[in-house]
Amino acid sequence: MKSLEISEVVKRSGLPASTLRYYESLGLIESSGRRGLKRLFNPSVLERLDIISLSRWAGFTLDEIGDWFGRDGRVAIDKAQLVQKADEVEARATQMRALSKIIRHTSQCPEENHLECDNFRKLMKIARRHRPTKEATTKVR
Amino acid sequence: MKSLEISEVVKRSGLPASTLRYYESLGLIESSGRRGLKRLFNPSVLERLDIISLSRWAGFTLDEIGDWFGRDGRVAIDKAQLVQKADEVEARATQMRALSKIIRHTSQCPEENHLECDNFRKLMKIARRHRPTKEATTKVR
DNA sequence: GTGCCACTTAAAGCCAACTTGAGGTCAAGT
DNA sequence: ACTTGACCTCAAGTTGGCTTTAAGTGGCAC
Repeated sequence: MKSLEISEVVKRSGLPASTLRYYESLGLIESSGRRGLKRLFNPSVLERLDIISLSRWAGFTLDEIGDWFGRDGRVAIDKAQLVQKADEVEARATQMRALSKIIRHTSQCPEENHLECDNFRKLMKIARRHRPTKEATTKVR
Repeated sequence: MKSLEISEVVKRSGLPASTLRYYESLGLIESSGRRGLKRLFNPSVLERLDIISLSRWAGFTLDEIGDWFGRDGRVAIDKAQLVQKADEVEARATQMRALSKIIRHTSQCPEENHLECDNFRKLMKIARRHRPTKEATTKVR
């Protein structure tokens, strides 16, 4: 299995080298060795970076994501915990769709003040029902 | 229209007073006056806070949200911009659902290493297709 | 062997979105 | 008149997720 230099991983993953080093420092990825000082990466790192990016995008913290990866390079996370996460993400997706509807409606509503539009209020109510009660959510960028 | 003290707004909105003051400092909400030093709020602030919380949750920045509210207390945002936002949010919802599926699958896949599971790879591919190309996303909490 | 240049490190800096803390104010109850 | 306690302001601190910077290193082409 060919090793990749960091520049190659940068090119293929789209992530800057600083981020890769940062992720490594957190234990989210690992380099397979060094040539001189230079890190070498196993190509499988690319798949892992995909999972990380996607999960970050969905609102998981690096901390949470880190928990998923065992020492041996396998995805190791408790089944029940995974199912719960899946539910969480799905609920979030549902709410996003509600918001999208609210926004789309807002763009077309003739009512001059949207707060006075019944349809708008109704959508808000639906969205509110799906709102996290406490502080379930995380950060994304 | 009865004015609300900040404690009342805290109770009804679920947001801490510090956040309300912070939002006011950013111009996202406004107090209708003072009794002594104490801020008084128009009850309509609650609806606005709902919109703000929901939008924050969906990934909009306070900056973006701030743009939606005109000086006169009405929601004033460009139609085309709104439609675009709705599309963005919807795309995000779609992707979230894909991720949810990936996670759920991961929880059930017999494959010991998920990276080697075809189904998993397939889902990843779908999710990747919906990934933002550049840096479209924001922060949430 | 000498220079180049892609890499390295550690530490500091940055941004959004708040929160915390210190010290001050005021209306209301006793 | 005085205490209480809910509110106030302003500045500084916090967190997550990086990026930037300064100074160093080492493989490779010449």
